[in-house]
Amino acid sequence: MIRIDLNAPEPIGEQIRAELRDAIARGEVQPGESLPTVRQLAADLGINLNTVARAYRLLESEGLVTTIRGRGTVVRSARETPGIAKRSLKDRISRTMRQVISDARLAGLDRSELEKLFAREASAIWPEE
Amino acid sequence: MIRIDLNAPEPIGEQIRAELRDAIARGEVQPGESLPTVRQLAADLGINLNTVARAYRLLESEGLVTTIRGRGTVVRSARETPGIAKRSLKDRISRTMRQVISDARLAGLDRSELEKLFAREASAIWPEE
DNA sequence: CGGTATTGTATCATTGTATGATACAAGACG
DNA sequence: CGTCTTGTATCATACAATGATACAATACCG
Repeated sequence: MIRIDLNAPEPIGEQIRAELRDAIARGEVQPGESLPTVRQLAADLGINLNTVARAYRLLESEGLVTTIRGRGTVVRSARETPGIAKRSLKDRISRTMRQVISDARLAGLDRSELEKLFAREASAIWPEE
Repeated sequence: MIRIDLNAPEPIGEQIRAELRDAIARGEVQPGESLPTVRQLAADLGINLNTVARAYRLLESEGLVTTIRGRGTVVRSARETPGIAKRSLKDRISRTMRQVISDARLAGLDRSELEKLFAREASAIWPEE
């Protein structure tokens, strides 16, 4: 379902969270569908079940999923998830965007390459437009 | 010179590194110019000098600056900094871009808002185009 | 119902990373 | 030289991340 990199500097719990957020935003898992069980995903990734469980709880605290013990973890529908503090969130997004662009520049990408990359990923998120 | 957030989840050392990378990419510090001394920047930010020194060493290992004890830390010129492993770097950039877009979508931004944000930040990095 | 399998949770231990306090070393400069 | 400025090394500490294990709630089946 997702892939993580055990050697990356980012903690694997954060990687799981980010990947699942992304999968949900893309609609790869639809509202109402279940995520894998913590044991299942942990086994797939070769890590501890608690690490997965913690990632699921973070997603729940963001309002993206609902977890019930014994049943599992289910993706919530979009309109059930009210936007949080939009102001600071937008600041955070700006900062991350700024830095990924800097990174790209330093890595030697030119502007048109990056624009293509951006357009491709944006289309994956907003396929209708 | 830069600003950091002591309460953010990202380690302050990483914040310093990211902010300085960004400042260098934007040309806010030109090649040949010095960064603040580790003591100076540490005092400005109210943190330990070692944390700054470690960030400087990371930048040096990326090839962005040159450090000489007793003299200071100087920004290298762009053509002195050969691109590293471009393949995996581009993958990393793609992944980060993908996730910042997902975040934005989940935060309730629409596509045109994000495109404007992207265009604005990209223009700050490639002002000539 | 009652038992058992399935699912998430809580607790505790361990490991590694980030940060800081302090002492050291190399270059600059008079 | 001497000493000031600059980065570096070493060591200690705090905290975060991960994992091992035991627990609790729900589902399911006889």
